[in-house]
Amino acid sequence: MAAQQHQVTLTEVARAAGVSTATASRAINGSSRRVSEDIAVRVKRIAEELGYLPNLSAQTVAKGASPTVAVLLSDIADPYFSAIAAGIMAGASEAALMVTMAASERSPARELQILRTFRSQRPQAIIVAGSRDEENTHAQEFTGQLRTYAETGGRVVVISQGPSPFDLVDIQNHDGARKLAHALVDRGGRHFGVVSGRVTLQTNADRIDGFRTGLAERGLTLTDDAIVETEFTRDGGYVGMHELLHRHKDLGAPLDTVFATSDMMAFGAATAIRDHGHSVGADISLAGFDNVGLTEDVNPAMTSVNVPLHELGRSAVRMALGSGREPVRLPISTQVVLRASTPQR
Amino acid sequence: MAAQQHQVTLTEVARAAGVSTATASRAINGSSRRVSEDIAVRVKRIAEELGYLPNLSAQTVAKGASPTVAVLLSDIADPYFSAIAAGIMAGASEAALMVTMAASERSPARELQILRTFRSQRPQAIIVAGSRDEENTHAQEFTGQLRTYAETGGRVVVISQGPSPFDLVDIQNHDGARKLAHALVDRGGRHFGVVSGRVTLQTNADRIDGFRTGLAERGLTLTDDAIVETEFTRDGGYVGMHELLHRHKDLGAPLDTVFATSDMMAFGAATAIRDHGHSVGADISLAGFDNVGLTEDVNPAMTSVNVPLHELGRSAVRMALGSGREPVRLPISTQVVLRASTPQR
DNA sequence: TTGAAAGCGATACCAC
DNA sequence: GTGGTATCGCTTTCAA
Repeated sequence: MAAQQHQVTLTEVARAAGVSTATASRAINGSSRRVSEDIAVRVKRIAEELGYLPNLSAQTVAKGASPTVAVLLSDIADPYFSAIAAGIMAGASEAALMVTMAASERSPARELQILRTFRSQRPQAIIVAGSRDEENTHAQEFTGQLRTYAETGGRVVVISQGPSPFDLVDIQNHDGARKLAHALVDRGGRHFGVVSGRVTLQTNADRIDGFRTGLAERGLTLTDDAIVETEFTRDGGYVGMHELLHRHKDLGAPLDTVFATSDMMAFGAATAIRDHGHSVGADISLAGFDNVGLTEDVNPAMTSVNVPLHELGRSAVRMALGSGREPVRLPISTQVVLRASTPQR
Repeated sequence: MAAQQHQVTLTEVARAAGVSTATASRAINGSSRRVSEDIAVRVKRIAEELGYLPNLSAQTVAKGASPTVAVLLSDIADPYFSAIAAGIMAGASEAALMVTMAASERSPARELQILRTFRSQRPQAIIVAGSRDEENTHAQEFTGQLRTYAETGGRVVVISQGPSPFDLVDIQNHDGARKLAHALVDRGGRHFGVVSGRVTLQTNADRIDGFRTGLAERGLTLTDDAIVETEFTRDGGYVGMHELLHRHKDLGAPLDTVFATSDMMAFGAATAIRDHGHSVGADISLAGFDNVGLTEDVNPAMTSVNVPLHELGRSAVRMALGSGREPVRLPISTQVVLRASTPQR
């Protein structure tokens, strides 16, 4: 069994090439100063032969900055976040940045803890995806930490988090939900219900509000008891839909169209509808939001509001590279995508 | 506008506390040497007040190892990988490790490039998820790089990659597919088709082979022209299913049950079946593999073979922490989950 | 226990 | 252009 070998260092390369470490550094990793062609070639060849790889941490210490973006999200297993993450990774790859990632699993305490670790890494930027609950007591501390990070030269990009002192990727939730309401009324919907995640998450509040506004513009009212508030997950959608159907059975009130504030919730809701013996589409129209993968593959295909998640992830990285003093806001427009889950009725 | 501030360093904390940096280091980040209680408390308090955060890169340079695991996967937007990634992140969190992640997007060149970057980071371990194409010319180079990394003290964990000189999380693909074949025959399937990703990916080869074995054990033969080989993605499943239906139309041969070698492929295949005017379940039974999220929410619910992806991700991290000399193999058993997409016929 | 000082692996300033 | 060397922030011998 091979004994533990050791990583080749720049000093060794320099010695082998008969130049100073300064020159070797310039030849291999480049700098403003130039190196004569022949030396550059020789040093690079020797580095190659020796299997030299720069020690990123050493470079980071010397330069004072790490070629890294740190990404905080709620749950990578959720298609919404994994699509964003894919975009971020693509953008980072284009910009020759590394990505470090952590999931809060929606725990505020964990969120703070992750932020500390991120800050220890001195990344170029921290990208925060996933609306956090602004009600929680950690929120203030969290923002404070981010602010300190920004003041010490870091860049912060927040995805879909309402007004913020940082760069913001601003998904047009309100507008998308409003347009969805219009489309659903046009398809003959009259009696609406909503299954939503906690409204303390800005995303949910905006989507509900936009939907309500859209209905109002068509002369319809969305009452509070037509809205069920549960977990912002697939299971939440399932449970919430049960609750909604239950309410309407008690009330004897009709219900022809349901808006779930995310596709994941809509998927759960669809199963709940079937478990109640009803048919999605034929009996109850159902729409989601985000247009994640598989909206076309469920049966019936799910009406949704498209959010260009992948592209938005790439954009977040580009913003992270910015250097302006003032926070930038990048609006991301959304588009209704009508499918079979909301037939004309 | 606040001027750019600067990060507090250990030296500053030490000076403020009136102790040496050595002592401050021991007090804050711990070491074998102990520090008297009162000094420890004082230093920690001052560090807190000053907002000190250790510089991880500096620690890494000094210690020679970074508290990080690096994860290479094909595509984080794929539920298979995002579930594994979620498990890895959970495991890393438990072990107080950071996670850096990159996606190869199934490009061998990119894969090598990522591996170089990873090695530059000097992580504790590199976890490779996603079966790579062993046919490609980069494969050898890739393994060589990993071997070098391992020889210089790094730990390598490979997920589902056949026999390997590294730690291996060994998903029982062959056995799962075999059991699936049995179950499908028991449900009345007689005329089988397979939609698969490239068989140069070990995973596909194993799943097909297991399926064929299972059928053979029930006295049925799976001929080569009943197998369509396409991209190992949702779209591949869609296209492949079209092809399969097309072939059978030409042949006038019956086809009652289809096995897609991943759930993503199965989802695409289901839509293709519907696009052909057939019904999944009633006309053609369809089964996938992996049991990713949403198998229960598509309609009809999709029969699959469960792979404990999240748990397996956590296990991968635990293996990454190991220190044994010999590579470890961790078998991951799989279970058939029958659902409505494969009714009794 | 504590501190002085020598690394860790690189970069960058300052001479030459 | 090239080399010498201080420096980055931290850990860890080695003495005291």
